Amino acid sequence: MQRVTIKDVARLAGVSVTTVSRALNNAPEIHGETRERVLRVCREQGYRANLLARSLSSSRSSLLGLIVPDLANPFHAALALNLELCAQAAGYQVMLCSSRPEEGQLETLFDLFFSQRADGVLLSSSGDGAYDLARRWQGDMPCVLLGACAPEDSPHRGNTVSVDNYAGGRMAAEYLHRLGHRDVAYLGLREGSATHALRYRGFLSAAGDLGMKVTAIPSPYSVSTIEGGRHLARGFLSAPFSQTAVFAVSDSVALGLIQVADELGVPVPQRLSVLGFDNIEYAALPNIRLTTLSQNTPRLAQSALRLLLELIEDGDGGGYVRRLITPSVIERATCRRLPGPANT
Amino acid sequence: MQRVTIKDVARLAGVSVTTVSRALNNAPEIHGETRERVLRVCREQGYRANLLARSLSSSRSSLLGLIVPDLANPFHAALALNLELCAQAAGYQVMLCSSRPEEGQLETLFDLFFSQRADGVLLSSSGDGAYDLARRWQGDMPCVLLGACAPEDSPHRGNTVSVDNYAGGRMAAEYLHRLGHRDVAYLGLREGSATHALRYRGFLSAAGDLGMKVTAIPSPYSVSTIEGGRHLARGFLSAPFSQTAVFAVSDSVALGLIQVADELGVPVPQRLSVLGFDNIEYAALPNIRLTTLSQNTPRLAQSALRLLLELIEDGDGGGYVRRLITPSVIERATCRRLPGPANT
DNA sequence: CGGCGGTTTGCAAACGTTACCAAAGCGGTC
DNA sequence: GACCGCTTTGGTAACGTTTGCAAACCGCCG
Repeated sequence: MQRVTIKDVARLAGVSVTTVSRALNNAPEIHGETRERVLRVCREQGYRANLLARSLSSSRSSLLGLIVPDLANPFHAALALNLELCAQAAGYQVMLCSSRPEEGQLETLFDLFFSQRADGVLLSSSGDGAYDLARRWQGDMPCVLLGACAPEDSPHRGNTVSVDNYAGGRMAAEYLHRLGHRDVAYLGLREGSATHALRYRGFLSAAGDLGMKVTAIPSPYSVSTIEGGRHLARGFLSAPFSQTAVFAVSDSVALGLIQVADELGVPVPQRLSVLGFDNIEYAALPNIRLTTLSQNTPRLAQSALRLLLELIEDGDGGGYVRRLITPSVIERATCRRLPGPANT
Repeated sequence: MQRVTIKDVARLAGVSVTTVSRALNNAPEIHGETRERVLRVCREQGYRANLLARSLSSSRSSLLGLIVPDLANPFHAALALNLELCAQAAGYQVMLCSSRPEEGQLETLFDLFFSQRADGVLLSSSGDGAYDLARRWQGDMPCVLLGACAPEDSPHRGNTVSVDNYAGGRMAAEYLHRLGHRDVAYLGLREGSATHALRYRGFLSAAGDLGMKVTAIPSPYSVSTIEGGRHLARGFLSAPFSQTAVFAVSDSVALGLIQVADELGVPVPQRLSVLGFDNIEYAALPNIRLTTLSQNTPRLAQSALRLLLELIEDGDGGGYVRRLITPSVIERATCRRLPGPANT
């Protein structure tokens, strides 16, 4: 398994290693003929540059680290895919790892990426812990947080690209109000996550403005799995309730809710309208058709990547950047217009 | 962004770089005290070894390449997750990339992994193209194919771990026969994939032995998305049909079929039993409860990883290894026992 | 005190690139 | 024919590790 190196090529082409290197990186200061000859030898010998050596020498790896909390979650899978596409287009390769629930795994991954001299790291997570981590490593590698929001009372403002959760919350309330709903529930309130806090505050604020009644239902369960949503829904639906609509913090929760509603004989949307958040692929399926707020994954990915590349190439500009992507309501079949006075 | 290197540590600890290296790789030939001192300095200075340099020098990277065709596919996502877990337990890190539909992407990824001097590559794919590729690279990096089967007429036998598709096909036929079905369809026959060919042949063989009538429905669509399954199902269900059961090549196809059946008013399983293959997470959901054959992802992952590590550590033993994992029938709600003579 | 194993250390050469700087080649001008 | 500027090439020192080999140290025996 002896591999052909740049030296072999140089010898066979009758030039110096420097010249080979130049031919490979198509530097301007090389004679056309020489380049051709060198490249031909490369092809003949099946030469592949050793990225390890290249990175070590040039101190840039063209590698980006990407950490997602859970590969099985379709929203994150879609995000990863989009990021991979954008990165590749920009000449970077993505190392994808999932942080999974294990404590300390996030730290391990940062460590790994750093040791590998990744040019930058994208961290997708909704937890606040990610924030501290990103700050700690910020000085060593450019980091962009995806989808996370700074806790408002944090002194730290990290480079962040996320959906505008506050606006999303408001939009949800406004949408339900427009359909005539006046008594609604917010399903899956989470402690310790600024992302969710913002979403909730936006919802509450708009609902208040519009004179709607809001019941918040906190979740002790995971809010990113259908199973968690089912648990939550069982609690909510098994007692009598007055609400005509539910805003769920995620599509997963919404899907769980719909399933339980189905089992308990609560017709959706006739008795209860359901509005989700994320617009995961499964939400569009013909026998689900969940009305939801779309995060617009491609835009999110593109924006995050662009920011990261700026940081890498232009250096840390000192301040921090935060980009918000406005979500949009995707109307499908799980929200119903209530009869009554015309609502614009 | 000046990083602390092994030299800095050596200087600060008053020893040579060799000694630091030994302390870090806890070599046996080092004095306990010295090691402590060195490690303390490392901690104080926040030293992180440069994996690039380490790999370059030691010519092993502890990196494994993993290629999956599609991250959005839950089966592959689950597989990736399991592999990541196993690999990490064995001290390897996984670089996950999706080959996506693009032509040439597979080649690009192999190239990338090679350039990065990955210690080995895991390739998950059901297409035959993967086979040639694995063969071409086999000499340069240990490769294990996951889930793919050699085309039977290929002279090449690559290192492979896959579900026993032939046995799976047989089990499917036997299971349906046991429930009393005698007139069945095989939905989603694929050209150019040995995996699917084997599955089909197994099904056909057992069905033949048991005297069942089989109608094969070839698929011009993708067989790994629900959407593809829907297209296929529409073709099948819109004309009158005599079959009482369908064996779908994948859960995705089965899910698509069930949806269309629902839309067209064909009750499942009363009028039509549906049997899937893969046991993806969504198949278990309470309002789906798809009866299916399980690929047993964790076993698959573990087995593949063990094989790859053997190849890496003990070298290519000359011959090729093929491991088959027997699938198992997961009984849920979409297959019905037909009334009639008792069938064992 | 010389010598002898065994443990612990250090020197220096890899590993395969890139990058800086000097030098060679080559027309053309004065 | 010396000199100049431009293009093209090569030599060599990095980059941050590991590794083989030689040297230093240490306690002990004869």
